[in-house]
Amino acid sequence: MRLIDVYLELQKRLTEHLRAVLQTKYDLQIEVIPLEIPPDLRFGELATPIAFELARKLRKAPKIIAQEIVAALGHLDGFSSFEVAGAGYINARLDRAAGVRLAAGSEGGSPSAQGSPELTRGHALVEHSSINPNKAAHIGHLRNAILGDTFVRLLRAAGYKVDVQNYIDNTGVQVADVVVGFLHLEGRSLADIRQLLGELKRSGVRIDYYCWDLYARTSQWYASGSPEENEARKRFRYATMHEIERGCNETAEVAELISTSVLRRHLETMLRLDIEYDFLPRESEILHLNFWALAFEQLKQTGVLYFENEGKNKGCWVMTRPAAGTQPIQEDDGPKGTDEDAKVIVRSNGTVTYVGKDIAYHLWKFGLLGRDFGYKPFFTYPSHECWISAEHGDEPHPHFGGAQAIYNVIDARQSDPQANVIQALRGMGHTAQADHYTHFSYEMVALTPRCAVELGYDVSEEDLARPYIEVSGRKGFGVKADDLIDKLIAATRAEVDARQTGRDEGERQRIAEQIAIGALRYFMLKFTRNSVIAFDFKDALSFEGETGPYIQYAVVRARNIFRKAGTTPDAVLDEFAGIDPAAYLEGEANEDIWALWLRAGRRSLVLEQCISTSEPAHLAKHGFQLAQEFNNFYHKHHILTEEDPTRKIFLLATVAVALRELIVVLSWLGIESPEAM
RNA sequence: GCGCCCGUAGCUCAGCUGGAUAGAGCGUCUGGCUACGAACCAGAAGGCCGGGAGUUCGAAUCUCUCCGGGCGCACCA
Repeated sequence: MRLIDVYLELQKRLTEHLRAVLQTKYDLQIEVIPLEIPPDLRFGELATPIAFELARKLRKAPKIIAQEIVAALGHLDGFSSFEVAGAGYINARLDRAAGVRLAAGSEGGSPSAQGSPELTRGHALVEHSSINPNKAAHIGHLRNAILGDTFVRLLRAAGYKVDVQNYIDNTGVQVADVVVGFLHLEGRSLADIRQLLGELKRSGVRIDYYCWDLYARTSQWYASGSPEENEARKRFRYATMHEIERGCNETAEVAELISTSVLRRHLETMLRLDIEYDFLPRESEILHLNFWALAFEQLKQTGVLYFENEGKNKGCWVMTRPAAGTQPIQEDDGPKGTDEDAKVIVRSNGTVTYVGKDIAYHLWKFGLLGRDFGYKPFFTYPSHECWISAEHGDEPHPHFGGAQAIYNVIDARQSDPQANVIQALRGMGHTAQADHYTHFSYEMVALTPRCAVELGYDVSEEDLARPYIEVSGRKGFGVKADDLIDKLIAATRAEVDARQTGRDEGERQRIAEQIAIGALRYFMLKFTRNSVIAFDFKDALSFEGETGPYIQYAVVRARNIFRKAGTTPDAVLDEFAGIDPAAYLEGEANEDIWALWLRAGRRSLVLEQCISTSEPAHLAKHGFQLAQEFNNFYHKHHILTEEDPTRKIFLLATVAVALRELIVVLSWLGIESPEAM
């Protein structure tokens, strides 16, 4: 199955043709020929400013060069004409009928249908979500998971084999804190906690919600006593963390019980958004399987780590930070000044830091560590199993890791440690891997002060003056993911109930959920990654304008046309293959229809752009623009009452292609296309 | 102090490797449901793209500088 994208295909043809012309006419070999989509159709469908670039080299006016090139271009399949415009642009006009046939015949297909061998580009690993399993997921985690999941869909659509990982820090200070809360603040034993979990389940209380409050309470408790008391509490905190890290004791068992229960809740929450994982690697196994010991040897051997004898880091194993220089540390280069800025990887007490463990984990991701996790099944999705790491796993099991390219969906605040890990890989000589290590960074989701007040939080004068306030799990400040989803579904349900009076309860609920999820996913994807989202219910609960439901509504309209017409998109496209559409594509009155076909033919181009820039927002924008042009077309041309039977087929084919494209784009965004709404 | 990100219409944001009159949504005002569903469409108003300098045929986009806002710079994770 071959995917033909009108723009990609015609761009390729034009580029090659231009290159050949430049070669024969001027004896020039130009590698990259800039091509752009003109701002307006009256400039044609493709354009190049190449004549401007050549002006200096050829010592001629751009306009003259453009005229010479146009004269030499002659005829090219798929194009109707080339012309000079402005001070030296070369504008290309497409053969519209040919372009439309190309677009109509391109394969739609679901993302999974495109994984044919010739499209397989390699093995990618995407890590996203990675929520500390000690509290409920909040809107910040939603942005992470939705970005990550969408990018997974894009990679798969482009032909990559993708493993989805959700890294679980089940031994860190955050889990320790909630364990302290259970054991110390609430004074519960392991048996008590087991009983509590049962009670919560029976009474329908979400355990992650329970932990949300307890975690905030515990965090406060550390700072609410006398200085001596606080000191003792902190000691208790670190003792708890060490017991959890060591394992094989009751505290560790409590941590395991709590973190696993909360983790299951996170998977359930994400499943509501159609987000699934393949593997859950846990910190506890990275520790107990001694990943670090292997990494440490490699780091020492390659000279990335060196032992510091002087200064503030005396007694530590450290590495040079990326900013300080890209050369690996050389031995025997005489007395050198102590690098006070070096990053400590192994502390003077012999324990390893977060970055050190992360280096080991990333060596594993690329298959460079020489050791693997054990694997156990953990969570069953309708279509596949999600595995979790284990010290002693089950056999047989799938193999994870050993990827060629990795994407870490982690917020922008962690760019320094991420850069450290990349630097270490590069220093160890794994340059190809370092080049294919992408920190897929994104800015946080914060609350507008108004939203914070609305939720009943105490907001300081200082915070009220800010444009936005950072959410904080530690303070229990934020909007929980499930609360937001519940609220969205309630809002869409009210709309659906008002409109779909003929449908039963179950159907209406299903539609409401599809719309709610569409609204939420689109909301998180419409912003580019490095824009902070100042969250407000007013915007998130909007179903009009540039939103997911707007695009879904276009789909419903298109489907209704086929329903009323008593035909199907496939049947129409078959008929369409037998007619000549040229007459319906020319002239002012049909300009918008041609624009819609052009937009529909841009999907793969946009996909490639999204992948090369790691930016799903481009596809979100494309989906909206496509829906907008479709709505425009829908309003202006009445299809079912069209009297010219050939033109009616043409119009129906236009709807068929728009519908196909809308559905595919939405599916790549992880958004379903409802039958009605 | 060092590093990264941001500053575009009243508000929230797009703007592809520099390119043709700077776009969208929301909000405001006006108009359109007896035509395929109005969760829609059409129109209007609204901008020295934070300021300044530079690079060039050409800058919202690249460089420098200043101003304003955010986030990082642990032997925490």
